[in-house]
Amino acid sequence: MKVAMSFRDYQKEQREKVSRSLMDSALSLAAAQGYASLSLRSVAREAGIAPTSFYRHFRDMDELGLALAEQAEDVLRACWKGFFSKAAAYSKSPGASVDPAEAFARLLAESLLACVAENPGLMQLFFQERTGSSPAMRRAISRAMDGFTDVLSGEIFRFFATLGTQIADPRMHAEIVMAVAQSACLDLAVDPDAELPRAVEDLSRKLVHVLSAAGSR
Amino acid sequence: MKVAMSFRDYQKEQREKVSRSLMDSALSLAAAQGYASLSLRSVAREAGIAPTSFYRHFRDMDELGLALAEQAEDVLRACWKGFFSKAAAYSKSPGASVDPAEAFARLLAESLLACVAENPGLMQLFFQERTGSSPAMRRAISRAMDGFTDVLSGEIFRFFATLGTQIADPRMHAEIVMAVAQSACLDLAVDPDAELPRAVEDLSRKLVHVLSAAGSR
DNA sequence: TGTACATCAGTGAACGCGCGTTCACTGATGTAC
DNA sequence: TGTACATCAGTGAACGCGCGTTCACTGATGTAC
Repeated sequence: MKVAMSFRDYQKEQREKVSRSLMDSALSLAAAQGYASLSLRSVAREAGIAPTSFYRHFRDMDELGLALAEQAEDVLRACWKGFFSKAAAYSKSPGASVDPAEAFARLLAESLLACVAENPGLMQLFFQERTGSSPAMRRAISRAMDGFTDVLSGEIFRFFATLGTQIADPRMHAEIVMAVAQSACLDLAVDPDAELPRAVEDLSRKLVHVLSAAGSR
Repeated sequence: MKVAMSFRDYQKEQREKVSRSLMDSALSLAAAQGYASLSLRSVAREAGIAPTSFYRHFRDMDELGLALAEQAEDVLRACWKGFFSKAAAYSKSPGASVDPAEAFARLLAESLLACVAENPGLMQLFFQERTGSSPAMRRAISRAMDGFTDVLSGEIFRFFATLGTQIADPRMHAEIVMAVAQSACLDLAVDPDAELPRAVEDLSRKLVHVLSAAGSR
């Protein structure tokens, strides 16, 4: 049974809708003309509110940017989580015919690029602005990336250890993987004609290379 | 003996000086606040000329941007050239005690990062705007990067072939190297506290990993 | 030698525009008594 | 039940500012005759 909302709850809900609409508008404008050249007024216009109403939701554009970075982090975290559980499932009962490094690489490429294909604007923002013009945003994204790299290096170590291979420097492997993956993500996000399966295939092969090197030393 | 210049030659020289000063100003402003948020007026101001004089040198900011991309390409080409000749010298008389892949990787890391340390603004612009907001700039930089990747893959093939190792897919190796190198370049260019020797060491190790994998398969 | 004209980088005034921000206000609802 | 006050997202007018661009002009020099 649906309980009638109080006005305050309704108001809160509406507020959230408008906030999200502002974030979506910023995202779609940023995809077209770049994050750095967004203006408060253009975002408000796109979201269908008066410029002055913007301030009811964010102190300024920088705060909105940080909210977007956070959203990107959440999306990526969910993507990682899916990948990790698939990798764990595989390492418990490895397919006989597939090279472990290959399975790991393919799962990673698929998870990550699927996430990019679903949230191109958000992912482009995340990877692009890691070295972009807003210091606050750079810091936030770098911190997030560091976290992901940590987690990934742990996962790499665990995965290959389970399969009997000790990896000497998983952190370095993780960093290489992140660099290659980031490049693939940006290419996919930026190019409107890029094909997902092709991108997955390409990234997959590269990660196999990086990770088999891991196994073979 | 110095021949007295005609006024026209002198005028041409001055013109070039101002053009270069505009490019330098754009670069230093872009380093501080991002390329996308440059304005014609701020660049002219920084260069010490009236806003209207800008038009004597470039049609608009986009044209200036392309000139900067071209300059970056030239600088990088020179850097590549230095690296290639050192690599060729090594492959003719390899040091007995050093792993060839390691020598190759170290030379590459040193050349590239030295170039970044010397031209941080230019290199940041180049790598950052490959996926930035100006389509014209994106195209120009992507084309240049493709060229570098081609040349690098040829070089990788040749280097290891000379030393008796056939590499099946040098293009893929080159792409991985470029991705990892780009990430290192951006980190170095963006972070004012980064230390060059440390960055060289780190990139070097990663490239060794990528390239030994090359040799070992 | 003088005169008229061409070349060309640089300039200051002026234009209309979009920007971020402030302010006092509205109008719907809740709350205290 | 009525009344006075609080809360809060949204608003329109207004501000001063920096922007890109246009225009007609300057002033130093070269060139033709």
